[in-house]
Amino acid sequence: MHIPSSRITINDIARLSGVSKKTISRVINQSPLVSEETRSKVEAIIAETGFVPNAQARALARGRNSLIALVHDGSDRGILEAVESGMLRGMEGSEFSLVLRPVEGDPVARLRSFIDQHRPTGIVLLPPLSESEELTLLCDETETRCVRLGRVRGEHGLACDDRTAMSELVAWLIRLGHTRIGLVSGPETSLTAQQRELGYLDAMADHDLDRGPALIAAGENSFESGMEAGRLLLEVSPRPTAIVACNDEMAAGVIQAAQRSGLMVPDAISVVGFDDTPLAARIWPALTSMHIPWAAMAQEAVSRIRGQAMAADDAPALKADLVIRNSVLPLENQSGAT
Amino acid sequence: MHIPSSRITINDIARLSGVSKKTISRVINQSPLVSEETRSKVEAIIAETGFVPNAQARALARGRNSLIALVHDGSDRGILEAVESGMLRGMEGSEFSLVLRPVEGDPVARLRSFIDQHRPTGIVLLPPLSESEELTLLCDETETRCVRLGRVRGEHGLACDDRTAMSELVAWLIRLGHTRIGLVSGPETSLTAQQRELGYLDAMADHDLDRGPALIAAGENSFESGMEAGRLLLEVSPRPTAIVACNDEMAAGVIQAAQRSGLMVPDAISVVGFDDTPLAARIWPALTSMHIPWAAMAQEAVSRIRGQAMAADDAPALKADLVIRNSVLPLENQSGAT
DNA sequence: TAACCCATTGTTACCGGTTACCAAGTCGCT
DNA sequence: AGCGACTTGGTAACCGGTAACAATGGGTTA
Repeated sequence: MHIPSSRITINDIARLSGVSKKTISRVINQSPLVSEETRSKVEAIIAETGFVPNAQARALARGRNSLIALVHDGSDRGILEAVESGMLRGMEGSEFSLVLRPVEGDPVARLRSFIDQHRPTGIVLLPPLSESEELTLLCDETETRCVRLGRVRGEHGLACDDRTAMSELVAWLIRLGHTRIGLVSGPETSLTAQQRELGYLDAMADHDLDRGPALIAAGENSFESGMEAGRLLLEVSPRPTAIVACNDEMAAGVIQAAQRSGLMVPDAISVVGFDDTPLAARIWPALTSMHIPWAAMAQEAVSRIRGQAMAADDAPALKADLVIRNSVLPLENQSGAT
Repeated sequence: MHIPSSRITINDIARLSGVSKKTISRVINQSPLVSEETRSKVEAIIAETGFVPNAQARALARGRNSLIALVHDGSDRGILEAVESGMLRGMEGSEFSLVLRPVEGDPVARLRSFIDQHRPTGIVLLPPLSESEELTLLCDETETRCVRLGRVRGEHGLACDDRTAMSELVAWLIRLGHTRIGLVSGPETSLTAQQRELGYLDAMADHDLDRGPALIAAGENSFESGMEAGRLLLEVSPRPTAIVACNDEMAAGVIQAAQRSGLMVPDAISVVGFDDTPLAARIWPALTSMHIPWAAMAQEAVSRIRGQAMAADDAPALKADLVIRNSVLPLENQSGAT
């Protein structure tokens, strides 16, 4: 049994202000077809009663819910925090709410049933999901706005140039004198990770440095895989003097592996990360990392979904940026010792 | 203009299977009032067409949405990840979805309008919000199920005994020979933090140790405040040989402060955290911390909201547990050196 | 054989908004 | 005065489910 719950509805407002439902609807939807007088009268009553339109009824009538979903596959926890808070900032003061939707397993099927069930206004896809054309198609089909974060540019995409950013990061290490630079790569299935790896290769090639497979260890974007890859790279001989990881989680793993085996960072070996997640500043030594503006991108993504795309050039805030902390030393200041 | 979107509805299923809407409704709601034969026929058709009931229509009719909200004030980012994933695990395979709802500023007003707008089935409150009676009252009023995480036991509450856990943690340090033990406390407004502080005082009193104010530095649960408090504690003389922080974020801050000032952890000073968040394992040295089963509590919270409360004793998984890593050394193994 | 009961299933009125369509009032213009 | 154009507001159908209540049909009992 369902108690009428006596909450205020649009009908109550209509009755109280002596106009029709439709007019109230016009007022709350900012339609211009209402006289100034009527509008202010209705608005006063709404404020007085604390009326809030029922999102369900609205969603049912419009065929769209005031929800924006963050869809990811759980493979890169690191950037989640930044994306969440960016999206939240983008929806502040609006009618929208953020739904978290991990889709492990079969992303297409799970996303489809989610969309059918909730009819969100839009979704934000994180890599590596943002690389799937299938998911974008699904959104088109269901008329769900969709923004793909990372690597994919263009109509639905919002990304930094990972490849260039990584190559700049490595070039910076090279300028500090490093020549044997190891890489902890990301999962093969992730185009984002591939771009980063390419950026590394670009820089190494530009400077004619050894970029043989021995210097590249495969990671899976997780801390544990970073530790494992770190262990491997520390054993190659001659040992790299610097290691770059394709994300911060793995960089933290590399640091852990190094310190455990008695190699101090950065005195014995330099380590850099990528993304500049909150973790980077919290570990010791604080991690030098390439800042990717995930929060800003997420906020912009929400704006797009809300239909308030920024001016044509959305570039300014969306540039990668090197953040120098304490995990790197110029080669000459490093002791070669164990 | 709204295109009919041609999605499958309960009416289509009714037509296809030759029974009434109501019967379909009964089937998807697992009502026992349907013959086995009808049920399986309908289920076959549902599976075949990929029909998913529209959550909005449902929510409108029932007066309740299939949403569970995580409500917090953003003051303790650390436990958020664990709570999120616990809640998500609790809703896996169900019709429920997770909404993130930070309520800074005026929690009561913001939560009220959120509830009026979305009518979630339930909400999970994180400390320090879970300590507010007002919010619980609001949920009662609006018939929204509510679980308060941390510190509050009883009907709506789900918590570990923070005080005892902290006192055990400190007692453990004392057994390792430490006698000058500093505390980084949490915000004064948080009862959870207060309980932890009391636990510290209990243990110190039990062993007749100095628990003067000089050994207690106030933090705000953030990494930065932990660093600041750490700096203060490292300057008191004689210097504490161990520092316990009221959460992991602050413990990481203490470690950072110590290492920056040249005090190696744990060789020169031991540091312990509280909560055992993902951060604890990622920093160097890996942080010894009191595990608080936030994920398990969050999962149980969702179960309660879904109306499947566990057996009377929900205790087993909900015990705090010391996780020993690398940030503590017995006093005798520490060098007193700078 | 009629009366009755139980298990199933259907009828119909909502839930609280949006929207297509229509009606009425105001105004300026010829 | 007559007319259309424009503004403003009302009516009623609909979005896709749920639920109170009625109804149907077969077997069992008197």
